[in-house]
Amino acid sequence: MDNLLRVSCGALSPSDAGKTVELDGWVHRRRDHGGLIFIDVRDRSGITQVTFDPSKGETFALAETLRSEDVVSVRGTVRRRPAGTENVKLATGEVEVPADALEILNRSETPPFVIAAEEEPAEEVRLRYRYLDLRRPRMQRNLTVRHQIVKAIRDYFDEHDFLEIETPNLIKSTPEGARDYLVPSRVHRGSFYALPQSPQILKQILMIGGLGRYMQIARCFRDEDPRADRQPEFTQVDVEMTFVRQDDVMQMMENSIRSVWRRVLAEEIPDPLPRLSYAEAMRDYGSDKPDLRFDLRLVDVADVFRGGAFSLFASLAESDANRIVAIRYPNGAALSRRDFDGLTEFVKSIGANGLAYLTFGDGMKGSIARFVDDQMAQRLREGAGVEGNDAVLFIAGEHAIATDVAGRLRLEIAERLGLRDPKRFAFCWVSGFPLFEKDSETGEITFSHHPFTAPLPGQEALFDTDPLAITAQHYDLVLNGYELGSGSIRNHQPEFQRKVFKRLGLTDQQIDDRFGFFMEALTYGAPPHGGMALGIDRIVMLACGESSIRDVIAFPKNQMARDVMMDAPSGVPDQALRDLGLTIVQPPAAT
RNA sequence: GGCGUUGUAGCUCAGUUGGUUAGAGCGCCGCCCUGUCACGGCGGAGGUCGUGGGUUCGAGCCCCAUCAACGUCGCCA
Repeated sequence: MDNLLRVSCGALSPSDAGKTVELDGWVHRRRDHGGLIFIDVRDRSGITQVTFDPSKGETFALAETLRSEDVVSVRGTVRRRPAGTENVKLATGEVEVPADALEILNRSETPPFVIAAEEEPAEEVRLRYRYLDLRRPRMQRNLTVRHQIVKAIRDYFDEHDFLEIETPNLIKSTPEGARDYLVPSRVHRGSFYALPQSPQILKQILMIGGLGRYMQIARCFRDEDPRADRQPEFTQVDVEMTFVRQDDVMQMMENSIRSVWRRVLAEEIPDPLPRLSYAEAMRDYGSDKPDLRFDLRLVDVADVFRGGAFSLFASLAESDANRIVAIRYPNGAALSRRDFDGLTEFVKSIGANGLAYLTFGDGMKGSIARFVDDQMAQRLREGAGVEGNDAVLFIAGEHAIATDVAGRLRLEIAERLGLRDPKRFAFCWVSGFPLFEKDSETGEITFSHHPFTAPLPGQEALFDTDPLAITAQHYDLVLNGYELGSGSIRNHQPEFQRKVFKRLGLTDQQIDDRFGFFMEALTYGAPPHGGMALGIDRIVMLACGESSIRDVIAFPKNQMARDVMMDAPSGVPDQALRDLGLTIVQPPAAT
């Protein structure tokens, strides 16, 4: 008893032989040979094999009753496994613990799926029994990586003189943008708190409060439909700094990510990270969050078709409002007619009118080959960088649509060619976004990202003449085609901030109702400031090679924003509604 | 709200042109087994084929509706 050690299941090695230990964990697998029973005992650290011998009468009898996921405490003296019975596949495979005593701490029902199995249960089942899903090595690893990343982020910012400051979750609704989650007030019947979509205004006020460098691992809430990379509540590393320029913030954030990759993944990322302008990103990749793990750039070829025999493209080429884009499909000459039909269907489903293509294998073929003479063919080959047996796909149409479709087609090609390797990481910055954009429905001017973003210095004059031409001091960090987050230099002068709000169509009255406290704060010596927020869930997802952020969140919501384990949201007792002064109005029956 | 994919045993899936009693692997239960590690052997239980309607002599399969999960568009200051 003197040398009894409580040990982790993944920690034992031959050097522990001779130690008497207590091993606590779950029954991972059981191999009952009748006269000898092997139990793999599992905890977060790993697995250790425990053996039960019939000579230990009562203990052996008890071991015969063990089943998957029973919780056990085993006592025994670690020993090397007999020669020839080591398991090289197991970290602890050179040793085992012959049990002297067994205590069954708890029994388990037969689990709905096998924790030890290779095959993955449907997500529906995993989320329903999340506590069992969390026992699987993959989830344990993902949550471990998540912890390490968050810790690396905190360490980095701590080392750079940032203060982590908590901001409240019960705050004032600031209309515009995503839908707020609202929390009814009992004390103030009929009034509501909003949960923060981000701590944006609060962190700016911290800067006005003179805190200098702020960071927070902040929970954010947006009442919008979830996606594989979006949850109604999510976590971001939120950062704000005073007396900084755009490059200062970008450098700080870039280095924080560099530090995370170094500390957690032991990987060096490029220094500096590539930087693209918004215009370049749209032109070359058809996206403001380009996946740079592969090249396959979009190439403008309107010039080649202008005045040519292919009348559809020739006429589109006459106007700058249109775009004709070529994308190389490496070795695409080997594709079948059916493959091209599939690609055509794909681009049609996302808004294109059709897909033209040429193949350059053994002579030139393809849907528009008869309209393309030798000289055009040569220009297309050179423009698109064709080599060997490539195909070239063409998307043509209204500029924004053609760009968007071509950008997605680029991703589709890469997907088919296996170029989107989850083990590779291609970061880039995208900046130079327009400050405003036109709302596609109302035609009115709205902000591209948020109304606190400052324009580039010297562009204030465009405010009244050509607001859509103003460039924002805004920057996005992109990884593998995902937006990790965005930041900007903020407006710190109250007059200018008011001007922006008015440009967006708000009256003085509306500005004061919604942002009065903030506008007032700006008048008391607000320093120049800027910052950024990065989505932790997406960072962890990509670092783990996962394709859904649900796999790196312990208790995620499903696509209907439900927690299927606890069955939330759910109704509340009538008394609770009465306390809050709320009445539920049933929606009219559909007709 | 639109589009797409999926829905068959506890889990993962197969199920041909519409045709007898719907199958497999894993898991589960029982018996046997002293060196396995995805232990092995023998036997067994387990199904409203998501739900409702229709076509048909006959539907897991065809048609209509509907529900759910996932993906995506809308949406995401």
